[in-house]
Amino acid sequence: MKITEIPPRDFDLAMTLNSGQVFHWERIRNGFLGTIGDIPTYVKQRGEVLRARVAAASSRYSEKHAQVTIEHYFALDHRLPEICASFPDDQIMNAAREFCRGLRIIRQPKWECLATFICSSMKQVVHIRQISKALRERFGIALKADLPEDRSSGADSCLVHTFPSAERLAKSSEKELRKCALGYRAAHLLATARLVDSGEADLDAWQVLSDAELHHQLCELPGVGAKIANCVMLFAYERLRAFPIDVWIERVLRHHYFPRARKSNMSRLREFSEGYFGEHGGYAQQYLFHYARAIWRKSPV
DNA sequence: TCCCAGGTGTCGC
DNA sequence: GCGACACATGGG
Repeated sequence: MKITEIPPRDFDLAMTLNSGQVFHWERIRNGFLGTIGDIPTYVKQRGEVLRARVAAASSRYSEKHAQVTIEHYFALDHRLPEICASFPDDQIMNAAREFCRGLRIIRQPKWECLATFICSSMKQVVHIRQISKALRERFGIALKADLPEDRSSGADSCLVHTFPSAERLAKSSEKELRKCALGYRAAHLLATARLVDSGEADLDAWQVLSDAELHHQLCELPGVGAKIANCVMLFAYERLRAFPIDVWIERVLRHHYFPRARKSNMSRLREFSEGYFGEHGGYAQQYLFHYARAIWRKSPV
């Protein structure tokens, strides 16, 4: 196990992990336990310091590797002040920018992100977390993770589960997958897992495609439409312009940007969003999403 | 009991 | 090309 300490600027770990872009991190002892790829990781932020315990894959896995892993996954190299400054200057965007200070779009493994978002359609965030957990526990690999020392229990460890590979899920069945509460999404996940496992869909090779080509390829996969394709582009391919429109973002757009349009169809909303929110539209979208979800119940944003 | 959720696929016009 | 509808599941 390697312990690394990083003093990140402009980063809020809890804000980032609770914003609905990733679903498997669990809060334990004021920190978060999860995996980065297949590496068990415990990470905690105190003040200006990010402290991570990264399970070493081998003895050659150095503290430097651990640090690079953390910095890459949490995208600590993104120039957040410049990104936020590129957002449009309007009332709701300014409020979201203020509310979501330190929120970063992280770099998720492609298959894990794709599979999780196939499970996300017509599901609340809490349910997506349940599905992600069930898939990991049923099909993933259990690994030991070290927890920080605790006054009552001292140093100890617990198990975390990797996200199952496409190969593993391709070998399962729709019936088995449905046991993870996937419902009708089980067939989509299985079909896409088989395409990825066979190599017919080569997620890594798609890295070099243009935004439009990548979007097209993703939409060819079963269970993937425009919205989920944009989520995968944003959260796994680092296409920071991709702008997923879900029910929350649609609500924000209609309420704040098209307040008097009785009917503004989706293609019009897409066209507007792709232009108005600029080169980091995906970041702007995530800030609006998290802000709207957090405060909508209190009073309509 | 009813409504809703980080939507997609299909069908009819 | 657009609108309507079905599709599973669980929390509030």
